[in-house]
Amino acid sequence: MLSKEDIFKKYLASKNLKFTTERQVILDRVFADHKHFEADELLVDLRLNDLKVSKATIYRTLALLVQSGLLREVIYGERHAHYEHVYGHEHHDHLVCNNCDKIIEFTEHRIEKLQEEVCKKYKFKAESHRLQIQGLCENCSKKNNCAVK
Amino acid sequence: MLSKEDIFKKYLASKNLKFTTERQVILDRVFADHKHFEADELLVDLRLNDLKVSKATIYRTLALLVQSGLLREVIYGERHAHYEHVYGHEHHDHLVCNNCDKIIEFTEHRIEKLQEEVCKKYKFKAESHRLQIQGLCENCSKKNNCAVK
DNA sequence: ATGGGTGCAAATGCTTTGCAAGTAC
DNA sequence: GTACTTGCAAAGCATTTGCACCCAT
Repeated sequence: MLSKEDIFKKYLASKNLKFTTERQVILDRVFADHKHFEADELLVDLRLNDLKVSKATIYRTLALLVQSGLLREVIYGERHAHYEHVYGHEHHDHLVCNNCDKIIEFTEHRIEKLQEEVCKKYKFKAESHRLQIQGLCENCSKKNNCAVK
Repeated sequence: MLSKEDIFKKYLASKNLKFTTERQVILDRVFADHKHFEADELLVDLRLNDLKVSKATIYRTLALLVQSGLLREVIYGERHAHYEHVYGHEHHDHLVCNNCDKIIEFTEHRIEKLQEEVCKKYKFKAESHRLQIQGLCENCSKKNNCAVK
């Protein structure tokens, strides 16, 4: 199986784009330990590691990583994007806590099956999907029973 | 059953807010015929009907309508919000065409059931959920078989 | 060498906010 | 009368873009 670096290089080459130091740095950092992150968090993270890449390049590179299929962009009802790994992760969906912003991932194949049925019914050719359930996680719902948030 | 106007008035009263002419106008227009719309479309629509409400008031009122439970805010992967009716509509999910932006609504109770199971498993207290499937609608996938988009 | 890449700062687009004047209750 | 509201214009925020200089191939 191709490494994420190979996949990225291949994608770039196919578009006549170059594998620059900045793109390397971002790729490494993105897959170093983040699971979910925002563009700005990545910027801070790079700074903390003494890596300097401009905000513009971060946005430009994240777009390329999404196009290459290594990342996925998700918007959790806010106005800014979150990114998450596709490479090395089974497709999953999210439970998003409205109180503490915790994100729980889950996989439920039976839901995916039903989605396929729905698509067939509407002759719709699915390319991707996302399911988010908003609410309170276990911890926060306990807290909310006793006191007002 | 309460009318949408009653629901809105009740909500406003509960928060010590007033039922102004502008709020009335927006409420009427929103439920006149739109299903999915964006703040800006509503503004244009009001103008076309010789109703004048400022952009600021539109945003402020839409937020109130969401809080009162009459509308739902959805972000389809873009960075701006779409609104849709909750009042008078069964909960449904969406197929979103990446080519022509057509939105198909569907309801699938078996998916909702499985979502409940997932929540139970994670002791998560769901407040709302949304499922979107992106891809190509029947028409657009036909076109794409013959020609490049 | 050269076409793509980078950082910077300015621009964009949607949404929110401060403020002075108006209005529902 | 007194909060709450409105419209306007300015501010905010995340993201994008124009441009002059830089670098991977």
